Amino acid sequence: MKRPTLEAVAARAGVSRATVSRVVNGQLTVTPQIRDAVMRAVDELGYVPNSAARSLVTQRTDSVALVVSEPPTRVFSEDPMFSTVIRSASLELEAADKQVVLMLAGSQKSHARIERYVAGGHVDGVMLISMHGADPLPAAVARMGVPAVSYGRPAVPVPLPYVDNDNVGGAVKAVRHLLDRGRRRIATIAGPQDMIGGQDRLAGYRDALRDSDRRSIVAVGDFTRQSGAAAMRHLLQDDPQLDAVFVANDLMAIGALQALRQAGRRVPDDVAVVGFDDIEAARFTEPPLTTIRHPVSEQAAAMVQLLLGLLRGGPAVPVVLPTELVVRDSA
Amino acid sequence: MKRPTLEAVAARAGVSRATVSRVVNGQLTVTPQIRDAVMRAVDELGYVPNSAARSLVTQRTDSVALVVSEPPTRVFSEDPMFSTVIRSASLELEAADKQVVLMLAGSQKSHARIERYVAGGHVDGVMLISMHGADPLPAAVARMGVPAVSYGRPAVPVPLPYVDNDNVGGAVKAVRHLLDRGRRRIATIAGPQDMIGGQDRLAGYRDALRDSDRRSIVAVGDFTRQSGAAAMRHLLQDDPQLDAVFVANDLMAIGALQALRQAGRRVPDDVAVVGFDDIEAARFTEPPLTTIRHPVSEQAAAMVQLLLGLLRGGPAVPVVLPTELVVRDSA
DNA sequence: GACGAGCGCGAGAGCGCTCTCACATTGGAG
DNA sequence: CTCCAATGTGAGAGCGCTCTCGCGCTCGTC
Repeated sequence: MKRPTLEAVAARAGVSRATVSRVVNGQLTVTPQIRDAVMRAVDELGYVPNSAARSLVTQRTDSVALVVSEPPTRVFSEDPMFSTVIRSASLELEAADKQVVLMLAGSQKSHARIERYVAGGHVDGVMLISMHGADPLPAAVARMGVPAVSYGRPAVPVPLPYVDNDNVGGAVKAVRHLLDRGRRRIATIAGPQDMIGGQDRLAGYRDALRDSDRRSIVAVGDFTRQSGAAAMRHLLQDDPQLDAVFVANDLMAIGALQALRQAGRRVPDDVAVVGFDDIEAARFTEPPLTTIRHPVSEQAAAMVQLLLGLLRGGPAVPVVLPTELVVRDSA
Repeated sequence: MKRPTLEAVAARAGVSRATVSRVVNGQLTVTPQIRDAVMRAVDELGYVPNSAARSLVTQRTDSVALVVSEPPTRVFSEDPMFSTVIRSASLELEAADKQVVLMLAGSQKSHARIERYVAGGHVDGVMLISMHGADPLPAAVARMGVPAVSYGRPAVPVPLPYVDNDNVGGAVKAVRHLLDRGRRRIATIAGPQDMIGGQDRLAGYRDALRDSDRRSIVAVGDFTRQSGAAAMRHLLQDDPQLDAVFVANDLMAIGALQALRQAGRRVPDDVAVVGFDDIEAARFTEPPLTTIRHPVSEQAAAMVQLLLGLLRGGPAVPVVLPTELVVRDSA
């Protein structure tokens, strides 16, 4: 009932351990004839290399950690984006024959655990998903000297290459669209300012308005639907004249749509709404939501490629992916 | 720049490797004084055990595979349940100091990969999430003789312990509720019959109706909202008199609600609707959805405990968790 | 035909750890 | 005071693999 070892395969094929090792690892300095004999022995015995033994000597583990840092609000992990990122990253890593070790970073305790684990050299690299400014993990990971990348630009400056979408550019696109449609009083519902998406999308809104001579009208939410509805009510109270609102994510935009309906405003006739993210639900709102799409899968895949590059000794250059305006009926 | 080894710690503490090993592994046959000295050396050097070396000799890896089998329809992985299960299982395993290796089973290729990986003894146990009847993976995993458990009862009989919720009982509860409210013509929108949830919930519906003398009216969907709406339209066409419908999941129930509204039926006045799952959106439908709640997190945690039990040589007994009727406005 | 280059293969060391076993050392009993 | 158990520690083997090194063989060259 024991698993066969290199030794057993070698004995069966009538060669040395070293030769079997060469064949198994695909070196081409082996005579085809011997190679075949070894392959046959491998098949017959059902030999599978012992990864522990292998990584003991190679100092590689062929596995990477996918660290998901859970923000206090839990927005992210309840987000469908969460599964998309994980799935896309997994598929991409699978193609590169890397194992994915999933680690959730919630509590203080789990932080210590992750640091120990990574510092212990149990993984070749780290992918960090953290959208929260106060998160100490990006800095910690960067400090450890292990190849690491971040999904999304870290909210505080940290020497960690990242793959992000162009939040600023996307917000600019959204606001420009509203300006092009002749909207005059364009408000925004911003995201939490301790998350990079929140910061950058607000910055984009401000940039776009600065070019025109409109004044900015800002309410802040926390990326949940409820907060979007609340923010919309505030905005309507502050400036009943507003005729457009750029909302920093679709979930809040859906809340805003609700609030507008309750306030008796027609969308887009009275108030135009543009969201951000293009989540699935954006297609089914009433009216369907105009929004900024960013490629979540591609971003995850790009993150993996960035890490794989690092592992091969490549450069640590951030990647920023473009966004796209999706025009539906709400603006 | 090299990581310290046991040897180094031993040298610094002035003891043997064996003693350091004892301390690190928490054996209590070490004199407190020596123990302290070792601990100090460990701290000073920042020693972290090399897991490859350790599992090479212990034949354990302290990690388990979480295999997510992606059904063709992709319903599951887009489901928020997906993240909930993963999160809950991860947290529970973290508490037991086990590593989580995430594996997606989509293509044929990935199946082979997973089998190789698991058979290769790279993990101590396997957790399988597969809701799809035609999936060969549960059988394959069961055959390998590695400790393994399934989230949800495998759709075909397979010698694999599982943790499931009481789908049949939940459906019975739903239908009984409709009966109690005096509904006379109770239809159902069933889920796909190659998924266990689809089968069992339909069985529960039939069971409950058999006790009364109502006839059953069945349409089948595929757990997506669109299919729910389509099925509802069919049902209304087949039997315009129906006054209630039990829908096998909330997503389809939401679709059904839409279809009913478009058909000019009032909910619950004309037609009562009960869903299944209690997803978050069920609270925000118009009207809020009466549904069957099952504890997803608890189920995932129970699955982990079941596996941990197996790893300790415990018994392989399936667990079935109770469901709960959540009454809102739709029925 | 002699010689050196080059290529394929095997021997053996060693990765960092655990664990068995034998060896002190101590304390209590006779 | 001797002896034996009990207890704590160290020496050393070995987990399964990779990789360096050197040896023997073949082939081309002069």
